Amino acid sequence: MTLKAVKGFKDILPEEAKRRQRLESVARKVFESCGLEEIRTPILEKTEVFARGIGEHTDIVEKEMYTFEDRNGQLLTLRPEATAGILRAVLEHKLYNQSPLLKLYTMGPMFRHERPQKGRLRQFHQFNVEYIGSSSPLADAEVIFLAYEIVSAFADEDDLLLEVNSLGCPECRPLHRKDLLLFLNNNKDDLCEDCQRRAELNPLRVFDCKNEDCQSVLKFAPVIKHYICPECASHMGKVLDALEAFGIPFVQNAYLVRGLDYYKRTTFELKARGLGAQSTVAAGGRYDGLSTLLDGPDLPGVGMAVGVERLLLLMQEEARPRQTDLFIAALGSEARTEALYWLGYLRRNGLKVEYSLEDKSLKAQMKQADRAGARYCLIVGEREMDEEEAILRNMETKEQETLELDDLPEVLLEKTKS
RNA sequence: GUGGGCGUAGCUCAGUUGGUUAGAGCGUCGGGUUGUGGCCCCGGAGGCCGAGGGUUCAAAUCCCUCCGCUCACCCCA
Repeated sequence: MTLKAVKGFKDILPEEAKRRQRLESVARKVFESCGLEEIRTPILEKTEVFARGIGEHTDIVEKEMYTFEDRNGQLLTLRPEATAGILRAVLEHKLYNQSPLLKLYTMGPMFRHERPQKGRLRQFHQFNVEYIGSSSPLADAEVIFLAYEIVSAFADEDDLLLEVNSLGCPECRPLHRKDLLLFLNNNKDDLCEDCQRRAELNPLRVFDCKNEDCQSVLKFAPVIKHYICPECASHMGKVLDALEAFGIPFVQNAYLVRGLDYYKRTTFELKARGLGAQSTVAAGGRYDGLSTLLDGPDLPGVGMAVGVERLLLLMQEEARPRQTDLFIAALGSEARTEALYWLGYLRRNGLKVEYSLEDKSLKAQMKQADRAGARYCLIVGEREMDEEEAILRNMETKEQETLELDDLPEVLLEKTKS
């Protein structure tokens, strides 16, 4: 086969599409229950939106974005995440003037040029939530609640682990960063190459290192927790209290860090067993400074994203078998033409009705009816047309009855309604 | 970008120490029932054995290169 989908881009075949529809409808229900409204932004943005929003020196911006020049020489990027684009839209349309708090959600594809592996594609899908305009710790807790509700609807709660941390704010974070850099520099020789590199670029990430030697050194590294200002500490405490009140189990992880620059204060990850190396199924945090990075007013915000493909891996549920109310097996051109009229009538009245596009034998049509999961099959051939009648067969009980052609559609509608 | 595993019908997979027309199950189409589905029986269609090169009288099988898929590192949802 010469033509294949692009690496890391996958076709969603009907069976999987059905399972995704299930996820989406549950997610929508959860979002609606919390009063969120949907927003849909373009998948293409000016590169600037992400470069400024996510951070120039993050991995995503440096080496993972699908960036290209369009025919006018404008630099564009396929969105690698949703938050920056949504915030851009909020600022562009000044939505923050309409309401002090915007509770938004979106669903759709994101694009990152990474090496594909389990639970990671180059085109992947997220459910996103953004609370824009509130500094309340309850906003953080509600966002986490949303993530937990959606994921736990499809995964065994015993397999889930919610980790929470505070990254501090522009007041207290620099103090920690300074001490951490000092510490890393002093222990440089005991750290792996990767960590030495991380120390330069994004020092907080060293805590993610899986190297045991590094970890034993890092045990003595300065932890954000001890540097956090009273305001951040109090904020954190209220978030945790709210989570308890919501009845959501969590653990604090002082080393939890985010890969995007815009996060402040609350940060969380919801991990699941059985996902392989990419175990985070949902994550997010607070991003109070992001709006000003995009030239907007100083709007506080919290958000989260659920990885749909990862959620799909957790969802063991099978797609439901097909169900059809009625299959019309018509033989001969006269009957087949008449059948089209019935089809139109019944379908408009909400029945799921199928029919053979090809003029096949009755046996073949019955087989097709069976495959379609038909509860009833209407059989009408030349013989029936002559007698002005039709046969209605119950596919489960095999009982058959003869119906008059007069008012047939109305009668069928009545008989097949369960 | 780096490393490991795997590439044979639409799908899941057999294929002996290299040996003649490459097989099975499921699916699909048709027949057994001149107009009645599922179960059963019979039959058909469907393969550049991932691609290219090499060794050999002979390669799905051995060697090399490339490509693809996959898992992991990195990083992240």
